[in-house]
Amino acid sequence: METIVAVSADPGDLENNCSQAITLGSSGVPVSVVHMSLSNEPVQVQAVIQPTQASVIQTAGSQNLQTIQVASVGSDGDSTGTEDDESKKRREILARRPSYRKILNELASDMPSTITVTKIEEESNGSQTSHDSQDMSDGTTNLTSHSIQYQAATVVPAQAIQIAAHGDGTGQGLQTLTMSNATQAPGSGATIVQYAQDGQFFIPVSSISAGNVQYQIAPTTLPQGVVMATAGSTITSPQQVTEEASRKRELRLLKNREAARECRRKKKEYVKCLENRVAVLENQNKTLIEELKSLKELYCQKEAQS
DNA sequence: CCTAGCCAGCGTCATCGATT
DNA sequence: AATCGATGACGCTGGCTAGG
Repeated sequence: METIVAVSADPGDLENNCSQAITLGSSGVPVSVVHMSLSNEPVQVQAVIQPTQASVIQTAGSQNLQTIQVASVGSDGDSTGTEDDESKKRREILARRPSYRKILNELASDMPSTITVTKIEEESNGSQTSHDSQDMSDGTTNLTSHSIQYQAATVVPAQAIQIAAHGDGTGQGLQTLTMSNATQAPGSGATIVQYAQDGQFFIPVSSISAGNVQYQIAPTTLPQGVVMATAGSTITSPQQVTEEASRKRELRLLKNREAARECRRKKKEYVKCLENRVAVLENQNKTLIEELKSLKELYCQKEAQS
């Protein structure tokens, strides 16, 4: 019997590679993929691929898959790498499902080789851009504005954030924050970055061009006619009340926008995870059927002999 | 080349559940 | 009770593709 053992530091990666390998073959030699990371207990996933396709795993592997070793090889395998009432009624009818995080956690406890959820520390360097900093060195994105990061082999589209200081000699220069999404076509609406910090808010600059939206932070001075309500300040005039409400709404919309984006990303990840699991279980099922078949044959033979 | 259909992604609203 | 994050639903938009 040929057994392929895969060891990965990234369970998500292993899951992907496992399913990739599984989909390569329909029947043949059982392959065991053992996940050794995070928990001490290895997770065994049975799959079936053609012996001749074992080498394909090499090409299916990604950078995170550290080693693939072939053990107990029967053949010569050798591999490396891899609104209204109506609306109300409708909403009532639709039962809310648990969040994807919950489902993922359930899956993780049920089947540890699925995606893991890890907490990351919030950056606290106090710099102006700390909440929006992203690591784009390896194609992955650290969304530090959220306290939870899903570590998986998914690649988040690269985004670029630029902050430029315009000095005016007085030390009170405006800061311009620009965020452009490299994956979006010009004119399709770039991601708008607004971030309220210490009572500051962003004043949109009227230069929207080529998919870039610019906002200016007014740290100390404001243009004429612009009223900025900071935390702790007393609001007296109706105009100020309106401004404050508008500011709050903008902030809420911004947060919800980002939350929706994150939610969709998680949903996609979740679906991917389920698809992988289906592939694994289908192949497991296939293996068991084959095993049952051979055992039946063996039994019949012995029956005939006796 | 034009158009209709499909799909993916996005922003917004409404709502729920957890937290303060 | 107020607030906040998560998420389903809805509508809109742009890209892609097959058919005329």
